[in-house]
Amino acid sequence: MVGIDDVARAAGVSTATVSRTLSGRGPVSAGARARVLAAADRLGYVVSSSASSLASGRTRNIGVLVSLPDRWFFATVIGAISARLLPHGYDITLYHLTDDPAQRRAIFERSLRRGRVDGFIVLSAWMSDAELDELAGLDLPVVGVGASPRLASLAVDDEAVGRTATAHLLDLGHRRIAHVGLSADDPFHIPTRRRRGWEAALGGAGIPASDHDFAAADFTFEGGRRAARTLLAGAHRPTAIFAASDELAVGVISAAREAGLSVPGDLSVVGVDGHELSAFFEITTIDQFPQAQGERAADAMLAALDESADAPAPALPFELVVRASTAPPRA
Amino acid sequence: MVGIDDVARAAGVSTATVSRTLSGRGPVSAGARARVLAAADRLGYVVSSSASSLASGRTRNIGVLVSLPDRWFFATVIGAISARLLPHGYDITLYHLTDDPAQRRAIFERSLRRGRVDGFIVLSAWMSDAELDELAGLDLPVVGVGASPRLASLAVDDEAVGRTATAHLLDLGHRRIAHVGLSADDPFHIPTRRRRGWEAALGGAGIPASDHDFAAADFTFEGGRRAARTLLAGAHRPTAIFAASDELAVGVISAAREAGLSVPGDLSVVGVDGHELSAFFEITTIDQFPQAQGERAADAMLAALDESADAPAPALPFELVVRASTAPPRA
DNA sequence: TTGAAAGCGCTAACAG
DNA sequence: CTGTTAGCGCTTTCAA
Repeated sequence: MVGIDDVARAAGVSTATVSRTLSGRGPVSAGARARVLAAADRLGYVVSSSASSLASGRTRNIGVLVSLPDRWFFATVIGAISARLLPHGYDITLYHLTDDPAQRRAIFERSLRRGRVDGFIVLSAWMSDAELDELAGLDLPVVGVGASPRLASLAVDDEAVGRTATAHLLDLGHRRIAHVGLSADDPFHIPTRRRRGWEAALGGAGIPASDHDFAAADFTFEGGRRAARTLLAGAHRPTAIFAASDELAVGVISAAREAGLSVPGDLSVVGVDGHELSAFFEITTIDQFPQAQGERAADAMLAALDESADAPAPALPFELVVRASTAPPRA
Repeated sequence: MVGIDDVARAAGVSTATVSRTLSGRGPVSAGARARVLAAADRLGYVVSSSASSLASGRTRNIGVLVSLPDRWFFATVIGAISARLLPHGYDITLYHLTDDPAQRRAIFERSLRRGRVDGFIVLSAWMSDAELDELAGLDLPVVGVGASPRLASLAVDDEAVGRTATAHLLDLGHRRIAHVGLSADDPFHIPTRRRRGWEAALGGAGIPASDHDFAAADFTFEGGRRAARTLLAGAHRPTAIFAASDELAVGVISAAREAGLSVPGDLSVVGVDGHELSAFFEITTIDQFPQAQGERAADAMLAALDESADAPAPALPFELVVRASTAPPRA
């Protein structure tokens, strides 16, 4: 293992100068710098992360907290974070917050406290107050993605997302517009906010509350299908459904087909996310650019660590993408 | 920050005894042990990972190399690895191997050499010989998932997968069975192996090679759709298609619908993976249990690190799951 | 079974 | 701008 003194010897300088050169902190003359770089390169020297961390207090590693690492949206965000951080010399370590209380405690009380990272990125993971306290107690920068009451977060305005989707349906002439999403009372909960947007848009259009059909579903294909079955079996069938995610929208469309309804002929459907499946199935959606979200989260973290990246605006962009699953209702 | 000497003082022992107790290495009397544990717990002491790593040479961190972290299959495997390693006190750090040569070099020449991990799990990521050399030069345990010529790997017998899928179709009475998959000549390439299995099964059934229809596709929904369009437009239409993944199978079915063909009436389709969509769309598939693959990879790593986990068998299980996308051909 | 003490490999004052 | 040196917080001989 080639160490810093090997490089120092080869370059004819002290280890301090090698350290200064390689870390970019502190003054080094051009000549010394060149010799150090050459020697390091020739010897294939790479700083030992543990030695460097111990001495400097910096790890060059970012923790990512996520509860659903295998959902397309989060997997995409994680991939983007990692690709963005790498050129800055940061690695990412993944903390998978499962539902198991013992595992969660192990993470919050041990893993996170080992000092392995310089900061945390939290991906729409729900955390208890105690867990949030634990996180805050670490005294490290935290960047959230997805609204959270207690975390400085980058977030899409999910109420606006709900309003936009619903407005699109209203503009097409629909009046009976149902919603499929998660039900929760937490006003910071993303699905709740999308639902509020839907309600607000309907209210703004003067549509009576009795017409507001909502069906709860978890964020899976099957959940969307089940919720839509209920909605479509009702006496008072909606002509359009706003689904809180693209996975749900796929489920909704499947239920419509089962019921012998054509999309968009008999039923219009809008999803949210910009999932690859929404393009594949030609589903109208609100794209929220997960890739860009990951990149911005990374930038926000770099800014917090003072790595000279500009802090991105906290509001994340979204965009209605009209495709073949929405059309005016049948006369 | 509470350190090891705070605990030592509180427990009335030396730091050496605290270290021995907490790491489980070396003899400690029951009494001392109890007092140390109590003190550590009361003070909320957690070992500093960099200090511990520097002194011991062990990081309790595993690197995961993956090129497609956002594909469902790999995202699922990663989630399972992380959940399995956590109870053993291991974190995972993700190395995202993109196509960008500069990024790859940064990973292999710097990131991986910083000594941040005790071993690597490689998820079906293609690596050049130079990169494999680099990895081997690190002299750390490496566990591969998915066949690779130069890595000790856990792997499904993908030729058997191809044979099983094709045999299912043959058993139903199909004779014109096409295949959609990646094309490559690398015999260790997973898609190539599945294709070989398909060819072998057809050959075994005495079906002339001229009837072997193959269409190349990347592993996406859209890729499956495009490949199937070609196959279905041909003069000599297949009555069944074996797709090398469930994503591809979804694309194939979509193309069949476009062409006015019913599935399985006019066309039978088999996929591979056990993707949640295959259940949702009732697609016959070869499930290869990605969750279990992640767990086994983790176990293999723990065994290599001598953490008393039993090394799993290198052959991974798979299982034909017959659903509604396959049926005998029309008479 | 225990404690003293010498590092692990690097960084950051500090003095020059 | 550069070198000397004292740690960073643990682990691990070694001797007792």
